[in-house]
Amino acid sequence: MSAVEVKSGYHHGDLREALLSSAEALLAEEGLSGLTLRACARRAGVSHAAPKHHFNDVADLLSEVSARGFDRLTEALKAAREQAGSDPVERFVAVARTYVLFARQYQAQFRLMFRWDALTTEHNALLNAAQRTFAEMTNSITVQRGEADVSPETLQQRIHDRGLQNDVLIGWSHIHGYAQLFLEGQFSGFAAEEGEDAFIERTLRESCTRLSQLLQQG
Amino acid sequence: MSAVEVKSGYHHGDLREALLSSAEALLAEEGLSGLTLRACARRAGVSHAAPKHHFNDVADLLSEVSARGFDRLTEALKAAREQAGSDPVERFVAVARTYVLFARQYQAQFRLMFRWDALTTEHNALLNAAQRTFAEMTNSITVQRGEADVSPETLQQRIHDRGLQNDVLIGWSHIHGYAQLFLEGQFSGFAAEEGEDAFIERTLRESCTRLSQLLQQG
DNA sequence: TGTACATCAGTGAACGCGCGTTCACTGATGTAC
DNA sequence: TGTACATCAGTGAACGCGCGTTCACTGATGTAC
Repeated sequence: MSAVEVKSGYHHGDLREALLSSAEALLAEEGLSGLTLRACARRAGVSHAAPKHHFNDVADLLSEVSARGFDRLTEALKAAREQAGSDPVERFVAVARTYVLFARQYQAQFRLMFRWDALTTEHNALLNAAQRTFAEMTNSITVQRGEADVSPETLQQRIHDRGLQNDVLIGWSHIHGYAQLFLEGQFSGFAAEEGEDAFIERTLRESCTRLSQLLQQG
Repeated sequence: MSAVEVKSGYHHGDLREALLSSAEALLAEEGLSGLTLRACARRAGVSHAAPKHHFNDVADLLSEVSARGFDRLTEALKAAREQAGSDPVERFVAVARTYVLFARQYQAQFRLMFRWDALTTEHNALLNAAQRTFAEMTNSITVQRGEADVSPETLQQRIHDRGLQNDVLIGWSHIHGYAQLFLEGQFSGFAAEEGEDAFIERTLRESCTRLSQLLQQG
């Protein structure tokens, strides 16, 4: 069994992978309620009993999809942080923008990622992926002026430092709350005048700049 | 037909009301996926076709339940604001605490209130209720030191003032993001040591105090 | 005060739907000899 | 190099379930006269 698609006709080659892709596509097109095991099987072109060989139940599949969402978000945040340079304000703005745009682009998946009632709570891949996202956020938020990338050990220390905990909490709450409220249309009244993109860019820059100063004060 | 329960045996008296109560109870006990028209009917002790006389579909019922959630939240926020006195910091802390505790107490209903994909987006009662909550938040966040309650006209002006928009956005995002992240267990690592209640009280007081100063700087 | 009638909320049986699950099966693949 | 065999991913028919919807009905209530 190689990474290349095998498609022997009977055996699929990498059905697990194909089911996960189907699940992500379904999530984007139909939302969470459209994501069933049968629908995934249909979309992957396989009989509806086949997924049982790869996933215990729908929560198991959802958890895997959610984990992939966290991984994709982590990658995007990391890229944004690295591209933003060493200025804390720019980093914070870049991270916030990336987070919000991710939430908008992958709406249903983003919602799913924070719906632990729909997921298998002991799912290891999911827990680890979520933790990596959290570490990346912590890294970006607690970065000091002029400081380069931070070692995992330093990051661990920072996560357990109460003063920094509060900074992380403020930073993440702001970004996540903004993303969530935007996603659910609570800002649509404001955003209508100038267009969504401009609204996001302006308000995130303003709010993150002010917050970043607050966080730098320690 | 009076407000008193009539229960004639055949006709219910106020089935609409009973169905809404059942829906709220089901939401609390079973979560969103347990809330079906049939389940509501069962719980209200009525045949499963009866709800059709009161609600078009399940989204209609959910919207009504959501609207009630917003109304309850608005009431709680108002009470907290009034009790907190005129100090902006105390007001902000009180409002944040109330919001977060509401989210925790009525978890499923709170989640539903911000899931517009599950609701009827043109539902008037819902839109109005959400708007009242938003106005109440705006009132609490934009209040100036020593300022008493604000007239609806002043509030309208403030909602359309861009500088204050940004304040509202920062304040609400923080509170909502905190509530959401807390609800989905993202802070559970932090909260474990000292207990949930103490964690909430400490972190909200710290973060809201700092944010409130930021907002007062205008 | 009594009778006839219209209204309409609630009934209960029936329908079709998509779901997850089970299970005997099929057939491609890898391994032992 | 070839043959026998074990493995197990995928098949397809069948099952039961709860859901929303329809529809002819029932019976309580209010109104006209």
